[in-house]
Amino acid sequence: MEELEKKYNPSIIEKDKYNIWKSKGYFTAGDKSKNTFSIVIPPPNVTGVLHIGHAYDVSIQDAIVRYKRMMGFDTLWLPGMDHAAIATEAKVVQKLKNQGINKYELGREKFLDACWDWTKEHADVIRSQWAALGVSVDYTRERFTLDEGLNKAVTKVFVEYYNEGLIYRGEKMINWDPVAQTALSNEEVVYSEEQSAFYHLKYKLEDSEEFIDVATTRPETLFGDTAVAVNEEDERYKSFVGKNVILPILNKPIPVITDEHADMTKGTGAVKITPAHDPNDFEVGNRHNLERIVILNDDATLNENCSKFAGMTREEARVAVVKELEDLGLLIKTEPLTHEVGHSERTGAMVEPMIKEQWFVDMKGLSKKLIDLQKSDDTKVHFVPKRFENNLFAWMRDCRDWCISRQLWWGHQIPAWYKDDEIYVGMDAPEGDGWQRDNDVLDTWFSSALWPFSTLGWPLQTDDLKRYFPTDCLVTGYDIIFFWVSRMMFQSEHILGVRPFKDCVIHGLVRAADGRKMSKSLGNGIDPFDMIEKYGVDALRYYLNTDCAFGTDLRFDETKMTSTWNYINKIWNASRFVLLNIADLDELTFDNLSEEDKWILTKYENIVKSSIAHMDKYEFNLFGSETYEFIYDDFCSNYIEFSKFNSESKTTKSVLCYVLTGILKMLHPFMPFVTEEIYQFLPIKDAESIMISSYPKYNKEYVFKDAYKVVEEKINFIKSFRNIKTENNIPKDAKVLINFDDEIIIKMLKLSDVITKEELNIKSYKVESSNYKAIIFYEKEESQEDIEFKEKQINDLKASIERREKLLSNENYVNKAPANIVEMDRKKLEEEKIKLEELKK
RNA sequence: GGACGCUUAGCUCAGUUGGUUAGAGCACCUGCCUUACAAGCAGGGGGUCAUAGGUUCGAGUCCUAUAGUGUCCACCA
Repeated sequence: MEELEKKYNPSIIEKDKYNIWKSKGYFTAGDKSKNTFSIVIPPPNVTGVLHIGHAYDVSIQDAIVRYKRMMGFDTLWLPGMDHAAIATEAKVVQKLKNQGINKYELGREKFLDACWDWTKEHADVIRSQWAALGVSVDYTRERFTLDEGLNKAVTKVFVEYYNEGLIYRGEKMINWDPVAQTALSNEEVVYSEEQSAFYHLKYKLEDSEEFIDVATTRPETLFGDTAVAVNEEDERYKSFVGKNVILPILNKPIPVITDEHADMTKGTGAVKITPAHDPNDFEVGNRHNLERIVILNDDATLNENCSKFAGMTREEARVAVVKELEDLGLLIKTEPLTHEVGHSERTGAMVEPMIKEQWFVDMKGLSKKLIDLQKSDDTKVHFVPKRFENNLFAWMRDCRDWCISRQLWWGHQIPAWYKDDEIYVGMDAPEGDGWQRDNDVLDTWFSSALWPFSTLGWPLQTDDLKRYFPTDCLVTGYDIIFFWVSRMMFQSEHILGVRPFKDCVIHGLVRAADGRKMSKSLGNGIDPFDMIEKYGVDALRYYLNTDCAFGTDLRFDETKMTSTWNYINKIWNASRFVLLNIADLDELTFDNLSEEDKWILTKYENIVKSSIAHMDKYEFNLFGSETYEFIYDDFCSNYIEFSKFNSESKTTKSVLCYVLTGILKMLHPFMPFVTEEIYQFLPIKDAESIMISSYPKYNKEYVFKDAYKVVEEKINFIKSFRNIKTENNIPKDAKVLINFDDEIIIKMLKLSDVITKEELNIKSYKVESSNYKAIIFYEKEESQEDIEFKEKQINDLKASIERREKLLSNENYVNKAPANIVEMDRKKLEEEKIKLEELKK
């Protein structure tokens, strides 16, 4: 017989298994005799390679999926990738730029070719990384957000929404990315703190030397000012209201108006109004019918409305304008200021509020429906942990209309055509000449919002759609609840009338060891594939899945990779021992079970039961700690040791085989490779691969409460005995007198010496439980340390006895606490009293 | 400004509906090469569970307040 290697060597055992599983079709769903379980992968962007966050995300899903498959479900895990409109386009633009090629010179068609090349290259890398991670996705159903089918879905949704009035085109103030030169949604803007300044400018009253001190952080936008606003209540400026002030540099009169936006407590209470370049000012401008003067080009340089500053970048212009104002004596003072500045999530460019004509989704009705559906168990998405539902609610309650058009090329082109003043929106181009298609594409999240059903074939009523939708679960990080989860929810609920998934498992971020976010610039990132190379993918997966409860951030700690490797090595070696001993086992038999057999079976069945409960509730960390304790302490440290004294028994061999098989199966969702490797060596197995074997079932027949208690006592006795020996530095060969003939205890403690009566008058140490008693004979001088230790023990015991006596004399406690708890306290008290007497001797 | 977390052993974290003397891994101390495993085995030390109140027979767990810390959202002339 082939044997397992002496040491667990992940790089050898991980080889080939994935390809075998895949080629055997284990990943492919479709067994109609079973109930379904379906889950779609959060499609990774084709912008790059997978990082530790992806590894975390897919490890969780693979554990769920493998578990469900073993539980007998027709399990579909649908894979795919996201074209990631702006993210990919930014990367391709950069790549071309490095080659000296400009996107606009290249032209749309050739640029898209470059994007497709990029996509194919990265998709291959991602697939090979999935393989390394062992994810059991159904490749026969793999999708890409720009697939023809998904394209149809996107177009259909757009057209339907348009016809329902849920999508509209309008001129509004949006976030503009001047590098990518596209509109962004609010969610694509990230804020970061920046050092800046608060500039106090003199806006002089017309024909007067009086002035208003206007404080601004953006002096360069003054060319677009069309008013100065003050609060109606503000005494300081009452005399100015209705008059004009002179806009510096341009020397143009603009009115002083009153508006609620001007806050008397902020700045100087007077605020310059630039309706074309500030969201609040835009509102003010609307209220007062102010002119909107656009002063920026699309690349955020100043335009012809800015006199001699035209052509400068924002940053250059700020310096130059301030200098000019200073020269003109119109700069009162400059105060340093740190404030939050919005940047484009993908290009990093400082976002510029601009008025542009864009497409929007009207969010009011959609968000209301989502909130309503969350009220009932049957229609809601169950968040795990629950608290993330609140985040979603908060966002949905006051979310603004969603800007979905992007001035990009890589993506789903908007199905709108224009001719003169006419707009046509439809699945195909309109008849007739002269129609010009909208050049813009959709926000990448518009297509990923349809992912749970577009991937299953919608709008066609495919078998897959009927069978696997709504999906059962979605796993993702809390950072994209707003981007994605919420949008999948309202899209699915509006279009198909149902939630897209029943459960939504939210995990946290993988942080660096120092607790900070992993980032390239900090150089504190961890490459999951480095970890796999060093410790094996099973160790990585197990660590990520069981380290912490979902929803909290995980601080990556490489020492935990080591300890996980140690754990797997332990399982490996225990398996090796079992396999060597059960090689000749041809069938399982449970005749004449010993107390120890009954004990481990009882423990095992309870673990099976509780593992199922934890897995069903996504409590992987609890699953991890319970199985760890069982495998390490109960199975390895105790049962395997016991079995060594009984190695010829077919029953014991059967128990070893039965329990080991169950252990492998329970761990398989987390450690697919090593469990498969060992499973293949089992003399008796129920499937050709552990992947398609069935998860252990709780078997009440093997629960033996009495035998369990007996063996627990033995183990505790053994432990106490060892403790006494070590604490007192008693040599191995000290003589021991015992009142029992339990073979297991005698062998575990190696108690073979005979005591003669003459020796009985030397110093002794007593170890005692209700059924077992041992007296260890060993003469030794009591050191100061020994005496102190004994004193401490006595004091601890006294305190504990006192506490319990007080408790038990409390009538309220005795009457109200559950009987078993009270009983246990009584028993403990008795034991403690006996022990105290012993110690006092 | 609003919301949501977190604070438990030296470090990283568990701790389910309130119920034994609060657990694990790593680190630390002592003793062992006991033929599955020295990346191991056996044993041990280490915590007034952030603070202050409250509810309860009983609180790490529930409630209130405070402090520290983190994240998200909004605002930021």
